[in-house]
Amino acid sequence: MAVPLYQAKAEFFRTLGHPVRIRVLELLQDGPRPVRELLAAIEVEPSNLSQQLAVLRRTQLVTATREGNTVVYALSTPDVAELLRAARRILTEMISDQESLLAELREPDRQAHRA
Amino acid sequence: MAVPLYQAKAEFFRTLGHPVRIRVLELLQDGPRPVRELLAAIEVEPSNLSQQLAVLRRTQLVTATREGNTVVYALSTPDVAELLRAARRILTEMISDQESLLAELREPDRQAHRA
DNA sequence: TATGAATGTGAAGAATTCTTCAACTTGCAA
DNA sequence: TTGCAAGTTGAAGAATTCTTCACATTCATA
Repeated sequence: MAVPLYQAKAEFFRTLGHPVRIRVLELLQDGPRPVRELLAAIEVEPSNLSQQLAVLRRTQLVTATREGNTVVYALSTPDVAELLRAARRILTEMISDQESLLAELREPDRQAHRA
Repeated sequence: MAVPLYQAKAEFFRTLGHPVRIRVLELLQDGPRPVRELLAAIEVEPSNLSQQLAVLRRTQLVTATREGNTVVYALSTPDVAELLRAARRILTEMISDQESLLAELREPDRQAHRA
């Protein structure tokens, strides 16, 4: 409640800041998935995955529904998928920027193309 | 180089996952700022701010330029600002969703409005 | 109802990240 | 030069987060 917005934001990003959690969210972008499938795709111990899923549940990024013997996870809102797409786009750009910078440093003045 | 993309992403988000760093990035959204101003706005010890700025520099999110006696920081690409805007939008939505859910739980069945 | 498969949980040590302190640079100006 | 203001840095203890282990739940079915 009294949590300042910038702190809420920081917490939100920290939640995204774990490889397993990122992969889970990305898998869920294509629709709900049972734990079993996540487990098959992610290569991590079951209890570890459970811990990470618990984090995602606590922060409301995903929802879990029991269906008989299995538990199905889903993104709690499509906004999450949107943010991930934005992040991917930006990361890709940043990385390719770095790469072309590197390339330029390696072979300097080869058909220079600056702004 | 051999770092899997999902790990790069996780690192990226972790970098954003700190209140001081978030505030710095938000202040820089409106243009370059000398450390002095950041310090005035953020309320944190100089050495702590420096540490966080160092993190942002290492991950290439910002650039620093010395101008005589002061050091001026800037976002290294407008993409960062874009991501922050996306995040703000999403967070705001998620929070308001939670709030209306809460409201509904508090006064149930008062003019129900579901999909 | 006894079993087993699918998941989840609390706890503890390992690993990371934060904060703070003291000391160090850089540039300017007395 | 000397001194001071503006920032930065390395190091270390504090705090947080991860991973893993042992054990618990929940369902379905034999």
